[in-house]
Amino acid sequence: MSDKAAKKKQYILDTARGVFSTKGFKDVTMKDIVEACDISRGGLYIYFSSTEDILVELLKQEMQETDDVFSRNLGDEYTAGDILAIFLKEQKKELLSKKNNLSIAVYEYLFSLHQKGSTSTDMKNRFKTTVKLISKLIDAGVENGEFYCEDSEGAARNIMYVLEGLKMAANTTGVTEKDIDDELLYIMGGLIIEE
Amino acid sequence: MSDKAAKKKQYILDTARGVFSTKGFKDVTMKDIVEACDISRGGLYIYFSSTEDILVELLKQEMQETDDVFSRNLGDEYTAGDILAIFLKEQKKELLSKKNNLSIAVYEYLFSLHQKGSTSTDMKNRFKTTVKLISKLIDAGVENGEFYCEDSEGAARNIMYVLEGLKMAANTTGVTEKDIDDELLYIMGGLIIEE
Amino acid sequence: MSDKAAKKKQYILDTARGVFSTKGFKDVTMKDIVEACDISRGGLYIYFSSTEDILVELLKQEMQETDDVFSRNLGDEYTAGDILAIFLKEQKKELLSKKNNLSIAVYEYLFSLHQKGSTSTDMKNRFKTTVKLISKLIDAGVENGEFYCEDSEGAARNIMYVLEGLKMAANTTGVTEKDIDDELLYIMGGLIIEE
Amino acid sequence: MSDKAAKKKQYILDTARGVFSTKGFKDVTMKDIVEACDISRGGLYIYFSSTEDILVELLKQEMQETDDVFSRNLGDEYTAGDILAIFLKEQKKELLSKKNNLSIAVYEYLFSLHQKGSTSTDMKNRFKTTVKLISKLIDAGVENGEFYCEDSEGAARNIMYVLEGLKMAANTTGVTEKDIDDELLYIMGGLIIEE
DNA sequence: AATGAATGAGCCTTCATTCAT
DNA sequence: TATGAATGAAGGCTCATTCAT
Repeated sequence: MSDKAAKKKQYILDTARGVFSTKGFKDVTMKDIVEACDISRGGLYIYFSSTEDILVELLKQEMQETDDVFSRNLGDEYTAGDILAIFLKEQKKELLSKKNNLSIAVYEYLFSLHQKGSTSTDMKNRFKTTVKLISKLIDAGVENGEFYCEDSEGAARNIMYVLEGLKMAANTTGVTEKDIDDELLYIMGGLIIEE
Repeated sequence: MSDKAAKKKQYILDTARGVFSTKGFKDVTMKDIVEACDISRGGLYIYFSSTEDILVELLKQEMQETDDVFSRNLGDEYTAGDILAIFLKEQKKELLSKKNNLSIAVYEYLFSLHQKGSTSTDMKNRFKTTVKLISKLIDAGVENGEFYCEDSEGAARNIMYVLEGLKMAANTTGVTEKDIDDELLYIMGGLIIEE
Repeated sequence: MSDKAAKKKQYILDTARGVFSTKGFKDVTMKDIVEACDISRGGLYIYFSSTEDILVELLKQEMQETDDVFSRNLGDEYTAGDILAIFLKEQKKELLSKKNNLSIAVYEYLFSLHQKGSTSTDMKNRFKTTVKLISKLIDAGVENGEFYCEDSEGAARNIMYVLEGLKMAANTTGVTEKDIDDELLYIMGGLIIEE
Repeated sequence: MSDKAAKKKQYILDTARGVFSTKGFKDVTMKDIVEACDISRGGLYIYFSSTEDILVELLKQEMQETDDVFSRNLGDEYTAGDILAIFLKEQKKELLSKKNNLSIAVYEYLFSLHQKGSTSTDMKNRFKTTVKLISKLIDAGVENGEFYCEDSEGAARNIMYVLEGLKMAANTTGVTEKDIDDELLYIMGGLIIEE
């Protein structure tokens, strides 16, 4: 039965993703989930006790998947530049995706945490970790002559902030593919050696 | 009488700012405003018909004020570098301010607009306008030898995205003064001539 | 000034008639009247203290006018048959009129009186009076050989009930001009001598 | 469970009938129903989403019942005259009943439909159908020598309008049993052969 | 007389959450 | 486990009515 239960839980999560993607976080009610999943009100409470509960679980899975993607590409076959390019391409894809995009829900959720005073250490660490990762990539790139950079950590942080900025724009005023390309080119331009 | 009414309207706006600053946008109810203002339910509806109505009015004022600040400093006494510095300082202040900070409310509001499909042309224009302004500042700086820059518009856009990214971080994971300073220094570093 | 006041009162009544005609009685609020008249809330209360107040006043005027129409035609120049025909024509016109038709409002008002237990003696008398009037007309018609009728009061009452029935139909399911004509012909057919 | 739900729904309908009977349609609020049924606000909304919803359901049942009564008496044992008499007796009973009488509510509801422009085809058809039915009864009566009538459809329509007129009177100025008897006798007098 | 801001009551509707089955 | 009826709190909105000006 626990197997069946796990499947149902996953089914709820998958369905809920669509709801969060459409309505963000704060507008989503347990009723929304119940209706989307076509299960009973009581049935949902067996697995999750609130929309926050559901979103958090969803994010855990999401992060795991992202990490997987990253590590999958960390082999010897790719140069630092390649990996950075893959990473940015991935980000671009996410920026342009409309469906199943949790970003607004995540922001709304993080806002609510921030307002309650509970800093999401998870997210903070995630940011730092990614900065480190990129910074190391840049270092590697400098080593093998792909890049020129005197402050790899600064550059990495800059990339992350720009990506955040783009994400916000994508979810508020909207961005075109060209907007993203221009900006990414601008950042990379600072790294690549021009003679 | 219209004078009195205008004062009351402003009083409501000022009070509502505090509420939005504390609770964001989506969590704010008309009841919240009513209680914060200590007026009757019906009384509030005389002036505003929804929380959106209030926030939008508030933003109009906000923008006006920001514009004023900008234009006030556009004299001959300041160099391009000075003005850019003032601008960034202002941004930094806002990033660090906790009280009466509408940024989360604004984001939540823009999210909701974006989800409804109504792109906020106002905000879009605002972004573009500010990019133009900064870009011109940079051009001026290049002219007078303060800056070195080959793509002033790209640089301006970059500054804006970074500021957006910082704002997001400030409202989710939180940023320290050092975080901001580091980042702003990094950006400016790309402009300032180093020999 | 009392002259001016009377004019304003009449203005309100005339405007309110349109409102009652459109919305009936129960749905009409003081606010509706205020807005239709484009006067202040307080201003309205100087003249009328409730929508019932307004409607009752309106009905008084209405009845007066109807009576006037009736008596105007009661001369020697018309035969009983003529007058009855004029009366029915008037009724028909009212049945078909869409604008400024108070009938629904009146019904709703009478319903509310009836539910409160206060029988509208006015209306009751009006019904009786009209029955008498028609009955006398029929008698006169019998006398001068226009009509044949053994129970003039019964016939008069029958006419009135049928008219009521038509009015109801007109305000619920709707009636066509033919519907009315057919029915009136049917009634009159019972009076007119056929050989 | 659905059985239990059906019972509750019927309980609400039965209770609501009393409320509509007392207050008509427009004055009835969901709160009234909730209190009469002694259930929670939310509980009512499970079964009905508006007072209109409830009244319509109630009318459906009402019509069904009326139809049943009619068809139950359509056997060979009764003559056309008998059936017409039964029908009129039933109408008389309804005209005199004070309790559980939905007529005012129905009128108010039909008014509101009419004002909204949505002609109630149901009611229109009902009227026509009943006219047809009565007309056929009269035809049968003529055939077997009970009645004398040259325009059975006209007579039937006349009966219906008179009944409508009586119903209106009953709900506004009020009618006595004698009023009804007199009028019904008058109508039937036109049909019955007098020698 | 007239205005219109202000109040507060009243109704509507939606949900989170519980609980008997 | 799963269902879905039931509750009650919460917030939205509209008006009748009053009152200072």
